[in-house]
Amino acid sequence: MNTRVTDTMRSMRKAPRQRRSQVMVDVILQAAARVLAKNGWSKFNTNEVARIAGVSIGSLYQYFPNKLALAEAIRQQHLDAILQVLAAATIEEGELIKRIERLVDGVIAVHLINPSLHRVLLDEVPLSERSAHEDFEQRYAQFYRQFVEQNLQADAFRTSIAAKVLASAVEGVVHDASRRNELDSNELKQELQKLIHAYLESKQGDKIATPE
Amino acid sequence: MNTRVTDTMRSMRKAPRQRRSQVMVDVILQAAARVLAKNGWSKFNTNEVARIAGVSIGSLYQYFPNKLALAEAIRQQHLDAILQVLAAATIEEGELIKRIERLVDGVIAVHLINPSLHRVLLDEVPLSERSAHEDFEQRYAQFYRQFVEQNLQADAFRTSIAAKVLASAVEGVVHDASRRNELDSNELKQELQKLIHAYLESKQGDKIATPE
Amino acid sequence: MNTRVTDTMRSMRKAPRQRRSQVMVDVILQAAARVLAKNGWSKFNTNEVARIAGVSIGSLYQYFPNKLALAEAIRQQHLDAILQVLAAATIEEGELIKRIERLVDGVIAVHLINPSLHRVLLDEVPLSERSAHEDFEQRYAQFYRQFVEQNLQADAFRTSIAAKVLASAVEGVVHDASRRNELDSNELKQELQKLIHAYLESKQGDKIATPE
Amino acid sequence: MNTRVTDTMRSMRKAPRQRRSQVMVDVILQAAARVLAKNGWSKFNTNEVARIAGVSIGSLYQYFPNKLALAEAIRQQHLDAILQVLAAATIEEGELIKRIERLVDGVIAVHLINPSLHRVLLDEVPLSERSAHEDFEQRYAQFYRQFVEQNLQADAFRTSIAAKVLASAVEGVVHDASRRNELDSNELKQELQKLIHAYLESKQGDKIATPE
DNA sequence: AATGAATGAGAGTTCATTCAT
DNA sequence: TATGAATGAACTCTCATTCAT
Repeated sequence: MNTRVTDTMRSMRKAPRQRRSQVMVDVILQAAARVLAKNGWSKFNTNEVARIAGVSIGSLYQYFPNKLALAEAIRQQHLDAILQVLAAATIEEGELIKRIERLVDGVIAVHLINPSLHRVLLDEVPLSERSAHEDFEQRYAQFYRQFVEQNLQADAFRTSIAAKVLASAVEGVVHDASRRNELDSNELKQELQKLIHAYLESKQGDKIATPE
Repeated sequence: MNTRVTDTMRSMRKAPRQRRSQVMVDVILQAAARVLAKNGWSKFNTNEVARIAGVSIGSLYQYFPNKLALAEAIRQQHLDAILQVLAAATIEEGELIKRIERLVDGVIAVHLINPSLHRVLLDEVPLSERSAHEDFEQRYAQFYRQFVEQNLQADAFRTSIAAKVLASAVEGVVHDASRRNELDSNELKQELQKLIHAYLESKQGDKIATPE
Repeated sequence: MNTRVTDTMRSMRKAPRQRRSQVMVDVILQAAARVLAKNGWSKFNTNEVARIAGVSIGSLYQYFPNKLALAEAIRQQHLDAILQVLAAATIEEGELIKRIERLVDGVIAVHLINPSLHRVLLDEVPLSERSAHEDFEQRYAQFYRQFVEQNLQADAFRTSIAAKVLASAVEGVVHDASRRNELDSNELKQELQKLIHAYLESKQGDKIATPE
Repeated sequence: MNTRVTDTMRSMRKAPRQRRSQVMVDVILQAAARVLAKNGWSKFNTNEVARIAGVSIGSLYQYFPNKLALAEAIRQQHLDAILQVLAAATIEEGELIKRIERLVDGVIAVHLINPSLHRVLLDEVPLSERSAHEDFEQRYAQFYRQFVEQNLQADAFRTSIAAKVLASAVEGVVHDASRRNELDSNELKQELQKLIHAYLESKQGDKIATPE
């Protein structure tokens, strides 16, 4: 999509004008993603990327000013893919229980995109200044805030905290499951849904009397 | 404690016999922890460690056969510190609500030990073969399993899943809060307690009729 | 010759495509041979080689994966040069006395190629697996066997032993003379010829009655 | 013997006065010889020597000013051992054929003393200034000169050249056989004897008319 | 005298980046 | 524009030697 292309370009040296160039950039990014997922950030090396992409190292540097910019572009692509999946999961109708199912499915789907790359990008690759990451964080937080708002009437502050807690709890569960290769476990999915449900239900009670 | 000293030595080249040597090892490990927390694994370099420790590079290699062994020793120290905090938090009396408070306090305390080091050690430093890490993972899991068992009568399988979900949810919330430097937020703490409480209460209902 | 180029490449990282690269490889090998002859294997160091070659250390490693590969390439060059000299000396006509002269001249010529390098290569540089050295040894042995066969009718076993004895005796004399810088002594040359001649003549007698 | 002790001391820092010290020096030298034979000169390292000798590195440096001195002392010991074997082989009675047998046996015995150490000492270990090696060379040459003189009446010059040729030829054959682990081959021994015999016999003819 | 912890120069090797072609 | 040879700073690790104890 238009936005995404723009985002990817943020870290790039110059815009690839011609179709041929666009193809080259794609090839490089694919190779880079593979290498990054395989080696981790500390063994991520531009010469290998160029070799695997079947492109000269010079060409790589024609489009990416340095190693970090390359990783940033990959991150951008990955975050875009995530947002797209989330957008698909944002459907507002139905009962709470249905919506939760939807949420969990969406988040799990997100973590199935490219798990090893995901881990590396989130944990290892340093964030450069004015990274587009904050932008993503906001949208991601927005996704959860919106979900909480739909199911809970509370003041903005409490909502935002609840959204954060919910978001990070879900992330934690899914991350760990992904690490253990248990993302496809049905039992785990059910428990996660129960966790969310119980939390939101309990908060419904808060509205009457907020015990602190 | 005795065990801890032994654990740290697992990755070392030789045991520091004299007091002077023990001091040196400590100095090196402190410096290494600082560098690791500051630079991350990919820029963790032995010369800088030696320089900051005010020690020759040769001395460093006298005690640690290689870079990774150094990181392993730090990890060991850190994990030991965590287990100690957890042990202190494992008190079995009182109401559920009190126990939860205790749990949350404990986990938060753990993540206040050295947050940036924590992140690097857990996510970046590669695990060497037969790392003591598995050992730690087991104890940590045990901690949560024990907690769930105390508050919930269920079959072993469900218990173990619930323990995992709970553990990773709590970890997720605390980790994220740590990243955002919000570990001292009282509201967040309360919400986390509510999350746990709601989950366990909801599971109490499961015992009568397990709807799946 | 074509073969030689190929042989030199056996230990190399990649084939030098462009003329510029070929020149660089040559420069590196020349420098390396000088350093090796000067320092011996134990003080043969890649940084000095690069410096003397007037080339960056990186370039050196672009063509040779490690220090040993560099030495192997030099060895290969040297052995090739030896085989070429030997080939020129392998002329089958003439009387025994003439052939012996030819042989001695050839072997001496071989040892004049680069005596100090010769010593280092033969004695100090470790042989890597599947070294081309065995190949050379065989050809060299073949050279002597062929010489013995031409001048002596005996069974294959005796011939092979005689060839070995002859080869190592000649090598010994020439080596020592080389060490003492006496390779140009005419008297020595004559004595060596006498030694060979006497040995072969005596063996002619063996054919009638082999006294053991 | 007295001389030998003195020789070993040439490279040493100070004379070991007490018996205890003498033992220590011996232990160190034994360990050093083992390490040198095992590793070769380029991986000969003083710390390993001290460890294997069960002696502190400091003590080692108390008696040997540096690594090379250590090797020199070993060389000295080895050369002394060689001279002793040669002395035993120097028996002047009997026929030529008997004397040759004696010579060959002696030289082979010499090369059975410690073949790998022999190779390393002769080829790899650099000679320090004013090494005792020249001394040994002279005695060794003397051994052969004496042998030639006994069996051949010729002028001193010819004798010395013949001695050199003979010495290096025999050395060459034995060395090579040692390398191939064929020092115990009877056939080889016979051929070597034939070689020597033929050479000396042919030279007997020279006395009447030296054709050049 | 003996110890062995400590030193640090220096070796091999990698890889981000440049620039002549 | 594309190439890839060339660069060299930087990194890990070794080992001869010293010196406080």
